Amino acid sequence: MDNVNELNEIQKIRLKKLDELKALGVAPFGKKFPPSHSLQQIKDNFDELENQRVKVAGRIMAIRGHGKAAFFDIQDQTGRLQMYIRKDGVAEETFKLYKLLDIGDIVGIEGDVFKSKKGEISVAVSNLTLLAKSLRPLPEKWHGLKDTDIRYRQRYLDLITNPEVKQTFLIRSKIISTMRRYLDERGFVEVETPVLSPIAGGAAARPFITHHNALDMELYLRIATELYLKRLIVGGFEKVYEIGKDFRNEGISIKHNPEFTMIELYQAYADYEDMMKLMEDMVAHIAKEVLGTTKVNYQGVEIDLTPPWKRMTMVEAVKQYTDIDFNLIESDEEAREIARKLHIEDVEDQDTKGKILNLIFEEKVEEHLVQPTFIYNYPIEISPLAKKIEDNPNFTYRFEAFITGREMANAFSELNDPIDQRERFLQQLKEREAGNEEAHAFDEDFITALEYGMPPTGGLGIGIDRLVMLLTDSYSIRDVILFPTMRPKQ
RNA sequence: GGGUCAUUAGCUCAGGUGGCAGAGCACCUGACUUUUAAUCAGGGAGCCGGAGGUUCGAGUCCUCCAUGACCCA
Repeated sequence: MDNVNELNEIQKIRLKKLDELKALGVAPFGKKFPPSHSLQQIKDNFDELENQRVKVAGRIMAIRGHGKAAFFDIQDQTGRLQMYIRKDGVAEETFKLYKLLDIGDIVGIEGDVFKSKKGEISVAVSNLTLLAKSLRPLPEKWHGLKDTDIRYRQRYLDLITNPEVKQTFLIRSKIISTMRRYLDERGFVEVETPVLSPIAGGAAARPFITHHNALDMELYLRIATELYLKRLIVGGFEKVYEIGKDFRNEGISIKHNPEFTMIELYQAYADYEDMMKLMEDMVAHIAKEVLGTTKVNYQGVEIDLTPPWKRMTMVEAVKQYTDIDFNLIESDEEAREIARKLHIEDVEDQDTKGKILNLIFEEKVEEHLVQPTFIYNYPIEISPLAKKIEDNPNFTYRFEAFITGREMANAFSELNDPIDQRERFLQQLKEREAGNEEAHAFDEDFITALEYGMPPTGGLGIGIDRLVMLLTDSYSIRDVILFPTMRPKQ
């Protein structure tokens, strides 16, 4: 509060109340106050607690004054509960203190549990302690806070005011802890790999660049954890996973935030079919643990996560939704011709058959994949880290999982042939030189690791934010990220 | 990056075709000792996102800028 003149009327009044509190000998910002019960516990155990003395704490959310008595609601992490204070039920100073309370203040209360005339479980206040005076007015009680700008920038106000927002983030926490437990129980080891690294590899994306002063070198924020995790498979870890932030220097949309949370996991001696089974089983398990069902409603559509999920190759999927059979297409030229007839926009003259297949898939098929579907066997050109299919070397053992028309996961039988890996990286370098800023970076050190020998490995990456969106029926990724990336005001 | 819409009191929102800035909640004063969106009476609260322009006169029309939301790339 730098300049009193810039404060609005309400703020000035609250500052004045601070002085009045001090005059009463009340500290406006109190000390610790351990509650005996959460507010929900009092509601759940009313029969045992009736007429018992309890200590509760929370933020005042509503006050209904009646002259020499008042009802007011306080809110803690578990919910809200009504308090009742009467002038002749408390010390004189306590009632004076109550008179100086505002909506938003945080209080500790000692009192007896009872049920009001109208049947509301309440606490009759005997002692009242001010724990924190609130110097700014809260958003309105009935409509809550709607302005998205304020909701994202001052998320605490969103959390105080809109209970469903808090619920979403509680579910997010449960999803991640359930995932950890699922993997830990199956022998996976959680590891941490660098966020700052000299090469941003493992995905096709533009990185954020930063600078390390002492080493005087450029570093990149990671765009994936893939190449470090596979080094750990070389090192003898057989089941590893990492849950953490990746950073991609790309646009912001309803599905994209520049920093987002991924899980990547790798299992030695396994392949992508094992990853499909693990994915569908784990997601169904999480839904059941967290929501109690594998049938979830997303934006009005019921999504059935019960395994097994539908499986189609990319070629089959394109054939089903466009009637085009890529098995019958001979040349890159022919593929480009077909794409142009379908009005696919990004077709470039040097695009190969596999790239065209993927473009058509993205534009014509993805949106139809509403129920959980594994699309497998991806073109080699867009899959430089996946093992190629023995009898069909233009394709790789790679799949992506789609739900609600959105990519949820990406997985391969990992490429463990260092000679092939070098060629793939070289191909990516050519693309980069041709102007594709998202082409994979060449990572010599990773190839060195492969040269020591990496067992055949299945790897899987799942976008946690998108999974949380699905399971919390959230329309925008910003609704599942506590503090989404925003441009600073002014 | 392009398009559409939004920005008015602390919050949620009204303000035809340009003519004195509005409501509900919140806040303040008074009444009220079982209310619950408490009620009743009275009151205060505004850089109308910012900067230019048109006009006798702009919250309203025009241009640019800022921030956000959505759609497209």
